[in-house]
Amino acid sequence: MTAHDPHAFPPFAVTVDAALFTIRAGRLSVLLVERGNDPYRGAWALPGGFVEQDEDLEHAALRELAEETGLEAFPGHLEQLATFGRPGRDPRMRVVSVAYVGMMPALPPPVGGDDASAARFWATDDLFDAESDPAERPQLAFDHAEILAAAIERVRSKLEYTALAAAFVEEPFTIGDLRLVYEAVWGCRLHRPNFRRKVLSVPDFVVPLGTRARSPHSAQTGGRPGELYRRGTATMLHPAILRPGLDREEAEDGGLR
Amino acid sequence: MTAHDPHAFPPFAVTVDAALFTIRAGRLSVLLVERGNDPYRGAWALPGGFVEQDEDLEHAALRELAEETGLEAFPGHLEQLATFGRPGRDPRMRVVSVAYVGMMPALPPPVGGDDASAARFWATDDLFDAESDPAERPQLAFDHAEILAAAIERVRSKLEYTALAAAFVEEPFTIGDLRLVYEAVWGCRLHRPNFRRKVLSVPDFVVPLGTRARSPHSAQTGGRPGELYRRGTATMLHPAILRPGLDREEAEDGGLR
DNA sequence: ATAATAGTGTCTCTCAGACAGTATGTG
DNA sequence: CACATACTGTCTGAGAGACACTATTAT
Repeated sequence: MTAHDPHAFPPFAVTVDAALFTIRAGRLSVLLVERGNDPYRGAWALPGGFVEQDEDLEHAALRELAEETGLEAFPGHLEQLATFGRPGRDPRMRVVSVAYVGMMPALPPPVGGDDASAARFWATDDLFDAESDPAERPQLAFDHAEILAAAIERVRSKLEYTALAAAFVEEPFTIGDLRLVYEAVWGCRLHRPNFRRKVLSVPDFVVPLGTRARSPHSAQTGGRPGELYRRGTATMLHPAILRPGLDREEAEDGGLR
Repeated sequence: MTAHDPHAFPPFAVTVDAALFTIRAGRLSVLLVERGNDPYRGAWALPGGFVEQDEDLEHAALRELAEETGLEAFPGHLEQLATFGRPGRDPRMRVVSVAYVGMMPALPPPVGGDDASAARFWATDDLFDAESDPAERPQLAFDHAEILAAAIERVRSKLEYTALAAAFVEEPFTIGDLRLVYEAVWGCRLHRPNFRRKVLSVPDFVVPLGTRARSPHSAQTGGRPGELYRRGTATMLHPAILRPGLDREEAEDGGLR
């Protein structure tokens, strides 16, 4: 911050990119849009775009999400992830992108993008796991594979110590619904009785409604219906709900280095 | 990311700001520079400046730190914190600032800035706590009070679950030195025997040298000299070293919302 | 001697993880 | 009926926090 001249600074473009997650068919899924223009025409990218002159960064991310999902009010949680600005990450010019992470419940209308480009949710394990068919696996534009990997790790670690898992389910929900969120995000099975005890031991994580579920509430194939809950006011989980396995050496920061 | 024209994007300036922490006289301290120009002439700011055209963001932060500290090789840890881009945060123009957090040991040469502006470490509690003399408390430029608050919370939470406390001490160090770091950052006293047990229970957090301290090693006023250690290879602490008190409701994210 | 710090041993409480067993729905 | 899910009770082991005690230095 030394000398100043309104045109003496290097020309940068500032964009936002948002990784919007939801749980679809029991799998952690992320919203991607297919690019219609070069570079990376035909590749898939995180929804995003330029920040406008008098617009807050978070507002820009919400605006881009609204344009792609067709939802005017974003019904979930949004937080800043990190900023990616390596020279050359966009071949056209110097672009610094502020990445956001969003989480929302799977809603019935499966996303109608208002521009011509295709937008759809992709299961994250179809994007990265080696078992999926490489021909079916989409190419990711720019450095969005790196951003997405950081976003996934952020979501995974956030479930451990915050109440954000509840942002993935619609109210009312059962403890089983919540457990399916954890299992989808972490990619592992959780011990049912212990999970229930842990969730209920956190003060005001969920509040019971006193009624029981029924109707095909969560694609249940039978069994005793669960009690219904709504989100409580707790934001931080204490005690935390820790990922099993995972001897902690592998756990990196939420993409922040 | 829709239409593209090299000059059709709004003019943004991209800067980096770095909150560089160290422990001086048992207090968490941060490097600030006094501004010589308007706006905020005479106020104190985090060291920072414009990112150059072909420069990585982290490189820009390291460059600014080198210019202010006079150290050519930064002897600590640096990580991205968050990006602050609210319109109006700089009265001159639209500036998006990528903030970094750094930690390093207190080194003998107390920082010689190479430009004329004054640079010094400030104890963080002198900046924020109400007990300090308001006349002595410096004004912080721009939104740097907000950035600094997020940075402090980041450092505090990082000590819990990473081995970064060791970035604050010079090798070799004693368990007592390490405990003083935690006490300075968290602003509380820690139970000595339990702290020792916890540190040694983490595999490869510290490795013993087999020798004992002496000489006025850590301003010790007497007492049995401690065994000496150097940093181990562990980066994540497991089990974590948790802040006492703190019923978790108050613990926010590391400034990321 | 006192004071101050380093280090050891042990007890208790909480909580994670595992298991057995019961309750209540579906086909 | 079998089967699947929801829920309860209990045991074990790891670890946090607190305390008592010993060891080694400075003054």
